[in-house]
Amino acid sequence: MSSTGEAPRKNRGPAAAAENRQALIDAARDLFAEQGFSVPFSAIARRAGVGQASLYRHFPDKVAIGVAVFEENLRLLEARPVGLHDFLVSIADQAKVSASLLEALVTSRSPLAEDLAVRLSAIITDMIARDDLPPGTTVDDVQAAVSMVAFHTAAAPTPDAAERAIAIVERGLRAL
Amino acid sequence: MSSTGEAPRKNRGPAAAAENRQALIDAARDLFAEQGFSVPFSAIARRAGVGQASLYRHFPDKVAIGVAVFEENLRLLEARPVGLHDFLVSIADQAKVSASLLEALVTSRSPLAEDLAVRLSAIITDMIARDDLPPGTTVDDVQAAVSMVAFHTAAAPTPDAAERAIAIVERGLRAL
Amino acid sequence: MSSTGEAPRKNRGPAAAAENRQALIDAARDLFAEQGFSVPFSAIARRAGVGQASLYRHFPDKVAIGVAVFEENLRLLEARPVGLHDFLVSIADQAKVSASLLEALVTSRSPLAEDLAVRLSAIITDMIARDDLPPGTTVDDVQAAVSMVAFHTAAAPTPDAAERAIAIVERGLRAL
Amino acid sequence: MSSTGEAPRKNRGPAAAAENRQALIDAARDLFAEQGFSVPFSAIARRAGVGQASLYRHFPDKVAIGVAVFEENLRLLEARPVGLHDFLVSIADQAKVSASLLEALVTSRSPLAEDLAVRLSAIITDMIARDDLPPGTTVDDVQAAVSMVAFHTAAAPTPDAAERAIAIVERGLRAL
DNA sequence: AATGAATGAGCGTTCATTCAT
DNA sequence: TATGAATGAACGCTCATTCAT
Repeated sequence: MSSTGEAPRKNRGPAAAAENRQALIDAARDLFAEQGFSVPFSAIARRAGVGQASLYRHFPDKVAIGVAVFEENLRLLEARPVGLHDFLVSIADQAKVSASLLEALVTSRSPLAEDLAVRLSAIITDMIARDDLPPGTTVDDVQAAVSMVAFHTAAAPTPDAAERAIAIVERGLRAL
Repeated sequence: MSSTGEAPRKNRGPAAAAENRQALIDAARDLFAEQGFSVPFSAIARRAGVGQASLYRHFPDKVAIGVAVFEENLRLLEARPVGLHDFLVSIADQAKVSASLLEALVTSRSPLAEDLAVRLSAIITDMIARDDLPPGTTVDDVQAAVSMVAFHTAAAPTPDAAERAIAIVERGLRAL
Repeated sequence: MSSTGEAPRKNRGPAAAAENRQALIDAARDLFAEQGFSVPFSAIARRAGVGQASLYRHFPDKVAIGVAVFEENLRLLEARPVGLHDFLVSIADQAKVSASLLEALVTSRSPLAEDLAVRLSAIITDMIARDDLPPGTTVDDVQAAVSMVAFHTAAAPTPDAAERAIAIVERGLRAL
Repeated sequence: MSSTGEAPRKNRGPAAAAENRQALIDAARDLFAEQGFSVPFSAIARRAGVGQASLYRHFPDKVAIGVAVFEENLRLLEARPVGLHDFLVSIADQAKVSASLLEALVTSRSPLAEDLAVRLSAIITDMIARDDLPPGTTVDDVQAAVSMVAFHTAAAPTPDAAERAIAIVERGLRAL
């Protein structure tokens, strides 16, 4: 009974929990990038190579895992702050993921999501100061710009969509 | 709740065709407004009080009925041209419908959709001229602004989202 | 009211009945040849360019129109009798139609179908005599051979299926 | 009609997988026998007392389950080889199933189906040798005979259809 | 705690059949 | 009598969610 076994995947005990969680988050990010937020929730478990119930144990629904991906992205931003332009470009580069995460954040009512919103505000507040945005520029203004670039670029078919969108909103923010 | 009844819906004959078509378009507009473009196609038939197959006779898919709704909106604009600001406000007022129509327009490759795109371009070209937008402003610029306002407002939870988005993109377009 | 009109198709009165009937039979034969007996019944009306209800007026169901096609084929055979081999070859050439008609004939319980069966028997009886088939060969034997060739050829993917099938059953019938 | 109940069907867990698979194959065989290969795919799940999605998990389409039924039949033949006559009789006894399996085999392009075709060829090659069929008799000849008997018997209404068909093709094969 | 099979509801689509005109 | 639109009942397929192991 304790031979090499041919079991499809062993129950490796609690130790595997963290690994699984990370695999799920990575799979979700990939799938959001490829297919947008409308991927089947169960596809995430498949892609991660993890059982369905484990997915549900870690994340009760798609929004929850979206929030978790968001958290990772935020951590990167906190570690290495960027200016407005670079921020918008990175949003557009990952337009489908960005749009997915915004959907998740807006949809979620969890305290974790609240926390993320606060941390994002802090990042943006900092960015406004460091990047010489006109006085009066609010966090909400920048968030709106981000959302507009993300959703438009995710939906637009042409390759120059991102560039054009960024140009417009950046001018709109700076030309106060 | 007395006698309106839920009779199995009588076949009113071909005379009902035009009525049904209009009922379907109206139902689609309502549902797009309530739930976005992702409403089940069959929900449109249900809401219109029309059989599934009649929906399919009139419109082969969701994109087709999206295009039909678009056409009605476009006709209004052609009849009564408006300036950029009013245009964006009306887009935002019907944000979910607007986003739905943009999705339909972008998704479709039908000649009918092409025709609508051309008509929309004409409207915007005219608007650029009449509304003193900076020389060099392109139709694509305005379309991007429209798309950004529509998608952002459709997704955003707060009531002032539209106003803020319009302010940003309008400034962005005028500040050339 | 009696202008040139643009009505999709005028009600041309009883005179059109015969024409419609023939158009339906021709359409059915074509569709059986292309797609087998499983074509949607309504496709026949479409192909014939005739209203659905007219199809139903002339033929209550698919079996009935199959029988009608059969009748035409039988008339040709009565006008110009052929030998066993040529008969089997023509069955195989039109394998899908042949299989369709056999299905219709077997399924139908109408007196017309009975009549056709009788006429077919007469043709085969005549053929047995003229074609020197072994004494003792029954009409049922020949009918079975026809059915086998038709169904097998209709189902078989390879081009030599018909030839092989004909060789086997013809030998089987003649080698008594 | 007292207590057998129609409980909403409990989830008996993964242990039921093998049972379910077998129940599906059995149900498919029954339904093919009763109604031919054209039974609705979903009817198989209903008959087996299994959810739709479980059917799809085990067999992606009707052809796949046809192949599985075929496999069982083939295994019996491999275990206990029979002569041509007995083979044709058993085909005819299960005419509708046989015709269904032939349709599945012909329709499928899967490697599994190829494998079955090869095994069937081996069985027939062996049979040709053991049963003194004339030299020159090919596997394709015998397969054609099988197909003809199966399809004809499945379609024919009369009880003596099988016997007659077998007599003809057997004579056709032996009288070389 | 992890697995992955089972469930059933729902959506998209097609078809046979009816019915007002 | 011919027309063709309307109807609703299936069928194929997928997905979110649960549960025995």
